[in-house]
Amino acid sequence: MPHTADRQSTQARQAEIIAAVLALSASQGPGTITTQGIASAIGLTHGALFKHFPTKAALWLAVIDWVDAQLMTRLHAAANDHDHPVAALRAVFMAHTDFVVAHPGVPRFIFNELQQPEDSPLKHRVSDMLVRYRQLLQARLQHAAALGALRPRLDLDAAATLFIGSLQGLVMQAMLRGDTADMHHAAEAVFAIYRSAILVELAS
Amino acid sequence: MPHTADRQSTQARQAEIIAAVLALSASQGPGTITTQGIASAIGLTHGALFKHFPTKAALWLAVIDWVDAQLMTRLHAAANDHDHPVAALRAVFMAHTDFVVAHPGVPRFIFNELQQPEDSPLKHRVSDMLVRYRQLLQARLQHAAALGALRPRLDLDAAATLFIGSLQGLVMQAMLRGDTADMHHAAEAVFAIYRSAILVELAS
DNA sequence: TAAACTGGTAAGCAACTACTTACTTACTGC
DNA sequence: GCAGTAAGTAAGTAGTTGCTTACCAGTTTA
Repeated sequence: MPHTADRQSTQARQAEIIAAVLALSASQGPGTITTQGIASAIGLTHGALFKHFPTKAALWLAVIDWVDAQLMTRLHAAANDHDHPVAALRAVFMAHTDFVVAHPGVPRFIFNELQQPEDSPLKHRVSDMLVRYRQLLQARLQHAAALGALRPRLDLDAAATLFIGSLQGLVMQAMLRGDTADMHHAAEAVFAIYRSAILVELAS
Repeated sequence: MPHTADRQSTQARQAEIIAAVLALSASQGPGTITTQGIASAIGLTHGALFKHFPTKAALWLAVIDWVDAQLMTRLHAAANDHDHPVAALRAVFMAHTDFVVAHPGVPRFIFNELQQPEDSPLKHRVSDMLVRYRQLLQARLQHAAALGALRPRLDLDAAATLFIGSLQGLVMQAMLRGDTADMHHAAEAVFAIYRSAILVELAS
């Protein structure tokens, strides 16, 4: 009796497959994930995968699209939750951190694509997402500058780079230690420093 | 007539091979580098590689050792060039930037190893290097704090994370754009912000 | 001068990977 | 209730990868 997995709609399977890829990214590194590995992680035959994605590249693209939609939605929601732009930046910082804690495979997957020097469609997608991320930040930074909340001659471009870079530093530290447990706490400490880097000096 | 490559000492070949790996890292991503690719990049037979390194893993380890020795030497030299700890931090920041500009394959290679979630000896080596990097930074930060140059309740641990993270952010941006041309300039802008994040506020 | 060593070649091997093919089984609409 | 389709299996295939083996030619050394 050849035990067949319970039939599922392509839509449901695609979601399941994407989730499996991100789970595997967290536990074994995205570069070494094989279609075989994905299939057996879900309890499916290797061949069955290709009923739902034509190629591995198409699957990889779907993963990026999922991350893009999920992350950007949360970041925008966090930003729009606050009227004051600096409060919005803090909310974005923490929302990003919490997303990484919830999905530890995501940064590994994204870094992996960014590393590819060839101008693959995958890398272009990721790069596109980062452009929109910067736009989100720039809008709040410009708003804050208009309010007079920022240092007079602050380089807003460099400030955006530092924002994203400090998140990367936190993520890398978490990857090194192997757990994301304390990340929320560390993120608050790092953002506090970032905040004092961009804010206009207050009379104490 | 089977054209044989000119004989070279193992030591010379090892250096050549390591350089080739880093060059390939810059142009094609470390995860996709094959022993075949390395061999033909030097103009050597595939089999000849294994006269100089027993396994690919041993070669990878040698690359990390090379990076470790080169980078840490430069960073310490830069730091020891300045008496004032904040000047030393700036010198380290720029020395690191210049090293990445000179060897664009290095950050790709290092990131690739950090991504591996398994506790491989490779990852352990990299993680060890980063511990020593943090020690270098912490020493200067503590010195600066003792001089009263830093903000009163600055979290030195978070400050070190932000230092390394901002470098990573710069590197990532350069990787996205595909060239490291403007990196030195961007690094100066980012460090200026970092500096104002940690320095005690001056009466203007 | 012969023996040992060293760095090179060329060919092959076992394992693995993405993907295909031929076939089976369950669900759905008419 | 049955035809068509969608989701599954099992086996294969072609290409690649890390590494080995057998052999060869200079150089060093005893």
